[in-house]
Amino acid sequence: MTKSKTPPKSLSPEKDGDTEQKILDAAHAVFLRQGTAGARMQEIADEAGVNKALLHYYFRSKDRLAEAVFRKVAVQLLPPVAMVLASGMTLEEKVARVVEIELGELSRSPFLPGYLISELNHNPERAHQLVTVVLGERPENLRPKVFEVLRGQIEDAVRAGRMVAIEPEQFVINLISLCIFPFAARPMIKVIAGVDEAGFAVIIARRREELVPFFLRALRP
Amino acid sequence: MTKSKTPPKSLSPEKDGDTEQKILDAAHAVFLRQGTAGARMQEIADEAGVNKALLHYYFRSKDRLAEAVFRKVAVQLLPPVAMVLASGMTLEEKVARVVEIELGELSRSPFLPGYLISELNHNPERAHQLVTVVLGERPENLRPKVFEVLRGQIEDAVRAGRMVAIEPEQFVINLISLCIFPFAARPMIKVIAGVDEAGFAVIIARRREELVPFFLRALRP
DNA sequence: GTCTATATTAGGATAGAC
DNA sequence: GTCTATCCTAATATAGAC
Repeated sequence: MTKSKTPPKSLSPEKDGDTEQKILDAAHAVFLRQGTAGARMQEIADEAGVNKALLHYYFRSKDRLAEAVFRKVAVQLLPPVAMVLASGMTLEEKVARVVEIELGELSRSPFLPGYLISELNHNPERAHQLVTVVLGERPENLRPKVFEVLRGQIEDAVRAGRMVAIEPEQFVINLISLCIFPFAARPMIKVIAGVDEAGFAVIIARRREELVPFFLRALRP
Repeated sequence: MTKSKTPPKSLSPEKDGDTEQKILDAAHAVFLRQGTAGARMQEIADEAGVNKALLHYYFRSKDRLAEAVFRKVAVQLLPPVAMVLASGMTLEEKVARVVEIELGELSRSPFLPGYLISELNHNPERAHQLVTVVLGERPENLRPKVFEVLRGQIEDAVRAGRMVAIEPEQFVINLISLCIFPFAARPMIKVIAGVDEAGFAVIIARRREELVPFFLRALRP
């Protein structure tokens, strides 16, 4: 399905493992650092260790390459969270899992949130791409699922007097805001808190311990 | 101070009010929509209703123009919050004021958070610009102030048994994350929650009521 | 100060040899 | 499949008239 759109593989002298993959990885690195508009095909070629013309051979245009990278990134970030939220775990477990997944993933990919945010802000059409990646080809069927599951769990907890009432949308927005924003705003936070890269890591480590209790306290009645 | 860097004002036929300002406003609009790398000088000229050459006359290069816009944006967004946090208000009042300022400001400038985030992620040098804007020319002197004021207030509240212990940095990060992220991620949220622009406005209106109580609950012991 | 016209480079894309 | 060489448009920037 992703292979079928690339040029026909001939039986010619293939140099090494997979060039297409090397290009995609290089594009991933460069697009995330520079942003899509700021990235240069030449730089991607250099990073991949191949000729510029090859990028076009495999991906036809910068735009298609950007689309491929975006899809890859979206798949990496969102579905894990969506699956947790729609699962049968308790709300407390879900919060803990989401925090764990996000802070872990993003510690390894510092540019990811900033990239995703700029890309979505400047290319409205990417949004539709997103939804199919996260929710499959028929979003209408699956989207309500996540929120309805949450709504049910919240209502039960409220009735049991264990939780204050909250819209499932706000629940999710609050949770992912607290997880993702610090990474998106990392350069700003470093400068405002007056810390370097190591200091930022300390702040995140601290967050790993305290974010879940913080969030759960906010849900108590 | 901002005027002194622009070309010398001659006494020639000045058409209308202030061309420099018109250009800056146009650049503001275009850079925020398109991102700095994606923006085109021609588009800015069109939006300002002047010739492309004039942009260079007033701002010498695209890069300098971008810098001017960035500074303007940073000034608009951060100092109000910094002042509230460093003020003599109670913690509860501060939380309420910050939420009010941010949600109000950002409802009017939807592209602002995304712009700021991409800009900072792709241009590390912008970070230093930020700090001088927010904290003045001698950041070492003022930066601790904000956090020390907060630390004192938090410690008092903790001793009084009114609040759980929390680092002032985490306090601030949590607060601005909850305020800003939903706007930065607006296209994503719209698509995931399955709402249009009006639906998004409803979500924000809801937040305006519930975010402060949510945050304060999280601080209770 | 503002315009028209033009220089100049950068960067995406293709042709064609191997 | 991969390279070299080249094309061509778009985009920043400047010169010079008014």
